[in-house]
Amino acid sequence: MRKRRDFLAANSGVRVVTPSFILLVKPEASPEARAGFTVSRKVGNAVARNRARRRLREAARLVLPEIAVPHADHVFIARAGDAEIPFAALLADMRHAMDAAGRKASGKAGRKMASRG
RNA sequence: UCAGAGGUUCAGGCGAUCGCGGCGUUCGGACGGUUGUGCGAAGGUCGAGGAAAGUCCGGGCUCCAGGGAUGAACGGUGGCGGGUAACGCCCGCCGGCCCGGCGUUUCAGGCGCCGGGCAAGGGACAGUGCAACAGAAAGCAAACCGCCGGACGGGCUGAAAUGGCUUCCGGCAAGGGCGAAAGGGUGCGGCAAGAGCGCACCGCGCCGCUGGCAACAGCGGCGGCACGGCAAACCCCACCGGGAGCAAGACCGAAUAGGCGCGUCGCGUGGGAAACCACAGGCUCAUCCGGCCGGAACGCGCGGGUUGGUUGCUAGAGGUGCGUGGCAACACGCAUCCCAGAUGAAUGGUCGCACAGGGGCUUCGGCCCCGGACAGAACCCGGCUUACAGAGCCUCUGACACG
RNA sequence: GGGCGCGUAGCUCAGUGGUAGAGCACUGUGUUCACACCGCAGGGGUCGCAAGUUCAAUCCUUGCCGCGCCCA
Repeated sequence: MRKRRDFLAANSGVRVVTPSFILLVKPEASPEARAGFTVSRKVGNAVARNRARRRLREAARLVLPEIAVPHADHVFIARAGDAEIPFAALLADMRHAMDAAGRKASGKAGRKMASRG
């Protein structure tokens, strides 16, 4: 994801909080599943922010192709400490978050259908 | 060998593998008449720093303004000379201060020589101003305790004295005291006591000569000591500065809306060549008054311009080596090398080996865990400042050991 | 990229070269059966940090640290 507009739009999607990051998923946002990363100054100095973003991106590269929500935008918001925590923990958090986001997204769609009916 | 000071270099190393960004090469298929364009793949190659940081200075580059010069205002700089594109940076020197050693001296201090270190170092006779508390007195000289002399006098004490105390008058600024600072310092002479009152040396000021590009230094003469401190108080003097910044600037430009022009179509009445005016007509719920409108549609073209894209965009006051000149900063010459160009922003994940470091256990063989300093390019360059684990090298000083 | 401002007691702020203050808050005490109000007394400060100028620095100068704001 490369447009500020898309990142702001993801705020209206489902939200999953883990110790290492916050995941926003906006379903039906684009033809293909996409990912973006937000790292604020609360994470640390420039080196810590770069490192946090790169590690999140690497983890997403390994995990998302298998279990991403189709046609959805995935925004990962880094939290303090992401530059130091073990990479395995990052992977575990991401798998867990993708699983929860998938269930929440389908549940939201289901409620929409129910209220419509 | 150890300790200290100063300077300088490096910035964890080697390898495997999966990924990322730039640039060539080859291949693939799509569009196209072609040059070619963008997409994908393979393989090649390059891919953060000494501070990339803070943004404290100086430039290049770009745009804007401006006829030149000078001045005003504002801001900055401040010994002298050199280096540099330039600087508030760097180098050298001068004067100052501090530390160490040696010499002189009875000691201290001072002075001389040698070595090392430190600093934002113009002007206090251009003017205005500031100095709490203490102190008699804080900038102009003055006199609290004091020192010295005098008193026909007065008082007290004493047997008395030319004695002592007190009081009064006068001289002095050595000693004490206050203070951050009290109007040259040391010594000798001198004097009632004292004092640059006189003398010697030192300091200070003025003049002259000599040396030096200069800051300044040395020597000689005169003065007889006043002209104290603060300008990182206002200020004065000299010198410097046009403004903005790559989000500068240039180019392309979808959809929608709006602007301008042209054409086609359309266009109640009267006046007028036209502009326009008046009246119909319409809108403002209706009426009166007032106000506004008094053509819409279609097509073509032009210019502006938002999201966005392209460019500026990385070969440069460039790095390395050698030589020459210079005390040095640095300059010149030759050879050689190409060393990031991202734009929601490329350097990451995993693993192995050896090397520093920290912690724990220990049967002293070793084992386990943690873990690589500060920190991430955003137009480029020269400095300054700040952060920083550890390692190497050079110079100097001191101690110990050996020869 | 460029510019401006602020850090003083627990909080909000004065002070601008000479031993640092106000209001609220806090503590003790008086008043009240008790509390509030009120009266009296009191404690509390690396003046963000460091270096410098000065006899003397919260104040002047420089460099850092933190926070806030404005413009492109």
